[in-house]
Amino acid sequence: MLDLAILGLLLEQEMHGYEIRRRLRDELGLFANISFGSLYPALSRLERSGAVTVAGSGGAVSAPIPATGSLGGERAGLRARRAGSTLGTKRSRKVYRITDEGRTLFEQLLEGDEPAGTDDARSFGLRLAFASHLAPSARLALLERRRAQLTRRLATDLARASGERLDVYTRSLVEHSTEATEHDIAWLDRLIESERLRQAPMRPAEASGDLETTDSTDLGDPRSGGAMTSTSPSGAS
Amino acid sequence: MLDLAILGLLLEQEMHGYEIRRRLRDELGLFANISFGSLYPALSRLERSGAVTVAGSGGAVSAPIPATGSLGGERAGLRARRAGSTLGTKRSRKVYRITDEGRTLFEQLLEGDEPAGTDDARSFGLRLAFASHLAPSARLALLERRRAQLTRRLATDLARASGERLDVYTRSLVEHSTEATEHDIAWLDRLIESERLRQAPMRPAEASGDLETTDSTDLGDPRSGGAMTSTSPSGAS
DNA sequence: TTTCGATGTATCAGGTTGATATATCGGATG
DNA sequence: CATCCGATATATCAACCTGATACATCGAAA
Repeated sequence: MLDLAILGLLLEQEMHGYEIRRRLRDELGLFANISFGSLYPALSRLERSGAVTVAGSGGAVSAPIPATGSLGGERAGLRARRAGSTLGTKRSRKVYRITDEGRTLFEQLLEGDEPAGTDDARSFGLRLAFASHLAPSARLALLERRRAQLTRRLATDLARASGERLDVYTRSLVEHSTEATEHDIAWLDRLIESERLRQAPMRPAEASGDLETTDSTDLGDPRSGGAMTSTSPSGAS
Repeated sequence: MLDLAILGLLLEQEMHGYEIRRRLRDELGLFANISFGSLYPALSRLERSGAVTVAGSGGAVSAPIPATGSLGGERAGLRARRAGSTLGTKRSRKVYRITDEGRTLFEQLLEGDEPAGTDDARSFGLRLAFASHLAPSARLALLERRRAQLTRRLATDLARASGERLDVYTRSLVEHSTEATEHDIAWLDRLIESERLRQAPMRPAEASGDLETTDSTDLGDPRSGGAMTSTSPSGAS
């Protein structure tokens, strides 16, 4: 899940870990604050699997590989690296670059079925953020998959809401959650419609009444927006 | 986090693990589908710490303690347990009951600062679901803490939204997220207002038009809110 | 009768999180 | 000029959660 986000960012330009985190926070907004304990292991994983390569460090020559291992329980291994030499400009920062293999992986992850273990909303939001890398049909499929998902959720939420004997606060929570889901669905409907228009080859204006032809770079509704929100557990939030 | 949910349910009546899961799903709605790999360890934890006790098993006598250990890396240890003997009536189900200690813990968890590591929305939703166990003032504090949180989020989200150069899809995502946050804040405002009314000693009916006492199960102001700002990553979910 | 799905407890590998350790750089303050 | 502090930067850890899977029993359909 995180891998997709990392690869997506590296697609644009090479970066070091810290910056990836910053971009994820400031641009994507997803992963409010991805933790380093998650980010660095992910980068190691990707490097090991050949999806990314380290393209030079800011100055230090980065040891060939610190030999991560050490399973057994030793504690050692963290002094060195002081090797004061080419401390060029910045600091020891490892700049990552995506490989062709990585590009392939990115596409698989982007299109592939949710690999499970995913958060649902988070996973969808991430994919949507990179939707411009998808073929139009895949993009539409993504939106519709999500819509179906939310519709299912709405059904169970409504069922729960009618179940009597609910605490006042619990009821408010459930109702708010339901509303949020409805709001999300409406948003998706707008996105889907705008996708459809974009894909329609702009037929010969046959249909008279049908207006709005489109154009729509931004679909109409000035208020569009909407959050993916959650609905899910929270509601709140 | 999960501990709070479990204790909250056991407060009402004793239950076995499977049922706790069911109630969490069907009633609370939070934790859409809490995993067993999360639930059972949590129950063990709570039992070990004395917050709950096992109040009889459906039939089997439950082994004294399987000795979880084995740190080191060995792989073994998973055959046994076949020991066919006292397979009583029903099935081996462990019914949990909350203790006085557990009740104390519940209150601490419910009121305590978010212990970190929490999901934010999920954590708030859970607390709200058990809000009737809080003193009115603590309830209000919970709502206001959450509101402040969302307001902060809205601020950063708006900042991101104005940052130019955003992909069409990313922008839609951010906008939707912003709206969802605003919606959440408006909801909280309604809850807060209704809480305040409930707490107001119902002054001498001074205000003429004001009626009803209460009830208010569902409050009024359609557009209250105020919100502006923020947005964070989605709602999450 | 056998098969299948619901009930039930339990464990595991893998991934995430917040906290923390280490290290360097640039600026503010005294 | 020294020193403190915050931002930049990489890395690890314990604790926890998730989905998958294993094991086991029961009731009902086929």
